[in-house]
Amino acid sequence: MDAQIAERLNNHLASKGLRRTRQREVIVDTVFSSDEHFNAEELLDRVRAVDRTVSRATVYRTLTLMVECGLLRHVDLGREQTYYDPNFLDKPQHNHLICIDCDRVVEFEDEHVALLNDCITRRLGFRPQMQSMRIEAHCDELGRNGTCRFKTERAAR
Amino acid sequence: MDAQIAERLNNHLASKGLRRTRQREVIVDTVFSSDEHFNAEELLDRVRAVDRTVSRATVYRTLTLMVECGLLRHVDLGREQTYYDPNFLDKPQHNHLICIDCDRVVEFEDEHVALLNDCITRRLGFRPQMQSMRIEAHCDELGRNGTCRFKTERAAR
DNA sequence: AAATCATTGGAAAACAATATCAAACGTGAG
DNA sequence: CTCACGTTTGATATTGTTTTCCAATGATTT
Repeated sequence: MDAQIAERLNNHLASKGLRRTRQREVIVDTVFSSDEHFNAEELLDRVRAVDRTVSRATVYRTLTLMVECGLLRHVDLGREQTYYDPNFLDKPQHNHLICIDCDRVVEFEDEHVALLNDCITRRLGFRPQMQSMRIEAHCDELGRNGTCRFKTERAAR
Repeated sequence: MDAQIAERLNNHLASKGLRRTRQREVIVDTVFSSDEHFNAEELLDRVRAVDRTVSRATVYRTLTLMVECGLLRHVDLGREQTYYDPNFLDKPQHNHLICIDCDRVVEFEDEHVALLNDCITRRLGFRPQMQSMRIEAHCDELGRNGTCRFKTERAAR
């Protein structure tokens, strides 16, 4: 487990009087073994491939902990389940474009989004914290193949 | 029912070979009797205050129809149920700021958001369709009163 | 070793949303 | 008007996600 991740996790557990356990370590390691977005059930499958005894409840509980301590973020992909984004630690902020035609998710960086966010937030009398911009757009390649469905891409800058 | 709304609904029903029914009219009227965001269960309550025989299934089915024909939009308020926004027909595009402290939702208009959206979308090689910017921010008036919870405000321009 | 408290897995519950289906309804043809 | 047909409905069952419950287990402190 990456040192920065371990530290953040440890701090959070300590501050709440919680313990480091084998299950929590397996789950955190599994989360960061990929940078794809995922939902709880997908993660459960991945975790169980490593340790089949880990329960569904523990996965859900650990996800909550990870969001609390900033190791994960919810990401709005316009689907009904809750999706998580493990791919933002130590990286510039990114946002997501979702293709209406093929469901691809493209991560993109654009510094103007954050600037605009701060400007609008202050104008409305609030203190900036976080923004997310979700773009829905067409690639006009309807059903071009089955494999891009739900796949994430990262845009070159 | 507003003429523009009726026309759009009729066109959609006709194009799918569907019928205008008492239930669908009650539901559509109820949706537009307020400009608040709502979820399906809240709408069901409001509809049943008018006509207690309307079923949950019909409400869900009619919401789907209304989204299909552009009378409603999903809105991402960061809650787990699906929320709908009835407040965008014939109006400039707006986006939402959600207060982390008191859960208020502030609708705001800003023309730069749409410009930025188009610019980013084209840069990534997609054809623009729709964008939503969700801002989460602090009002620093934690729990200042119970009444602002989940209430929507509209920002002056 | 005992007391205390966190943690776990599994089952059950809660919840939103969808699917199923027989009965009721509306429409157009005759 | 009546019939035949397809649509619509409400009720219920079902699905799928997420949360809660609980007794058993495990870790830590004294």
